[in-house]
Order: sequence, then structure tokens, then C-alpha cells
Amino acid sequence: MADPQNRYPTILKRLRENDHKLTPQRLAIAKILARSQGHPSVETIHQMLSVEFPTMSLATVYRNVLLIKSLGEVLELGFAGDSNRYDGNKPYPHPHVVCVKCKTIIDPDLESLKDMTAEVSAETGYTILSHRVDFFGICRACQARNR
Amino acid sequence: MADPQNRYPTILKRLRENDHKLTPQRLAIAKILARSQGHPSVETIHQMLSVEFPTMSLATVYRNVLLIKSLGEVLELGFAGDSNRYDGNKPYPHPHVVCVKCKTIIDPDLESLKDMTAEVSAETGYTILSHRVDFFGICRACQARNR
DNA sequence: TTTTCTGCAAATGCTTTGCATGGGA
DNA sequence: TCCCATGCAAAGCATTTGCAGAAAA
Repeated sequence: MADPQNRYPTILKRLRENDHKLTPQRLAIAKILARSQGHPSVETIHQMLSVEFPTMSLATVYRNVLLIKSLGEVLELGFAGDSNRYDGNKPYPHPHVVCVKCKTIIDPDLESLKDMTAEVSAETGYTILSHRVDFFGICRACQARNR
Repeated sequence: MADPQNRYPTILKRLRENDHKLTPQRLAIAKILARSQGHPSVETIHQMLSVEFPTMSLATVYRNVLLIKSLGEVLELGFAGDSNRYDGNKPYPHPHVVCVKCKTIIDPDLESLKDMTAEVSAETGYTILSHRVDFFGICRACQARNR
């Protein structure tokens, strides 16, 4: 499983292995995905790079995020009525806890997830390939703020 | 919590309470949502009604699904890169198992979900309000089909 | 009759694609 | 040099909205 410490070199290696050219734009996008903790959207990535690459088009961001996703090196998170968010730091399925007030997203370690996957498989007969497990609630800070 | 047996009368009552007119199209859409086991998309609902209402527009389906959702009587499921699916039979959050081949969605009964919610709350300090728990895999039929 | 609802078409908003030019290797 | 990648604009999709006529209450 991907090591969060070495994500950028790993993605670089995968790009090279698959004979993709290492353009400045591509490298910059890969770096943001590799290091991001905040599950950025394509729009956000584009804005983050607007100083370094004033003429870079949104299409380039879309194409490269998609490319890196196709290499299995980024996790795509779709939210109803919102643009997709991406996680290249932990590119494998994992649970999220989202604060509905401040939108902070954190990644909990859930011991019970393996058991649940087994339970699903046993009950339904499906071969389980991946999951999307999100909890929505109110974080400690927002709870305190509302007192 | 909504009783799966009485969903249609319940939705009807909610529409009346809020002074919405009971047009034939609206009633037909409500009935499909109330009884559906298959998490239909707007497109699917439109097709299901195309015999009874040959001139009904997609916009009417969208508007009415949204209306019933605003009354809290249908659960909306967004999937990345796919159209939304709707569940008016169990309009509260619950886990799903999705076949990535044929898109069939079923509702497993997961004993471990309560425990997991408790674990999330304990580990993160968040007050958990709702969840979105989906598993993706291959259903029995599609497994057989691929042999 | 009054007001909402419907059907149609146009408009959104996000994402993808075609094409000509530019730039890695 | 040879292609792939980029920027731009146009095209795609799912969904929403404006509008005028139709239908519920």
C-alpha cells in the first residue's frame, strides 16, 4: 500500500514507467496531489498553480489528474452537487469523517472496516472490490463554537 | 423512521400538507419512488412512465424528485461519473452494495454499522449525524456471466 | 378564476474532446 | 526529429431554469 511519505517520487516513477513526458505542468500537478492533505478539487489545483503557470488551462489539470488516477495513484471522491475532490496522498479507498459545518475532512482509522467488508460479502454474495465510507457530523471545534 | 410498507400514502400526505397539487405525473413519480427497490435514476423513472405518459418531459421528473426530496421523503445517491439514483422506499441513510458491472444496487443489513459509528465518534470526537456507506463489487449474476 | 404545474427549449456547471501549435526526449 | 502535451474553444452530459400554455383546486 502506498507510503504517504514517498508519494511524489512514486508518482514520478509511475509516469516514467508508462512513458509519459514529464512536463512542468504535469510535475506541478503531481506534486500537489502527492502532498495534499485537503482533498483539493481540480479548480483548487488550478488556482494553486495560477501564479507559477498563469496560462495553464483547466483542461490540462483535468487531463493530468485523470492520467494519474488511471495509474492508480490518486483517489477520486465525488460529492453530490459538488465537484470531485482528489487524494493523491492516500490513493486507496479509506473512510472519511466530514464536518458539515466547517467542511474539515479527516481520515479515521477504523478497526471494524475489515469486518464490515467481510459481512457485506457474506450477506450479499458480491465480490467486494472497493468502498466509499463517509461519516458526516460536527467536529470538536464546531461543537465548542456552538455552546 | 419511515415504514417501507406505507411509503406512498406517507408521501401523498406530505404533498397535501404542503399544498402541492396532485397531478397525475406527480402521483406516478411518487408511486415509483415509494415502491422502488432498485434505486432508479431520473432517466429510469422517465422511461418507466413513458407508456402511461408519452409526452412527459425529463424536467418534470427532475422537478418532482427534487420536490419530494425537499420534503425529506427520498434519499439521493450521487455517484462519481454517473447520474444520481433515488430511494423513496428507505429515505434515510443506509449502506449500499453496488455492482460495478450491471449497476445493480442492493441494501445489506449490516450489524457492524452501529459499532463502526461508535468507533468513529470515539476516535474523532465528532458528533455523527449521518453517513454514506457504499461497497463496490461484482454481483453473483455478473460473476457467473464472466466464467 | 387563480395559481401551480407541465413541456419544451435554452441555459448551467462540471468535465471531456478536437485541433493546431509548442515542447519534451 | 518525432510524438506527446498543452491551450483554447467547442462539445458532452446531467441537471436546472425561463416561459407560455394547460390543468388542478
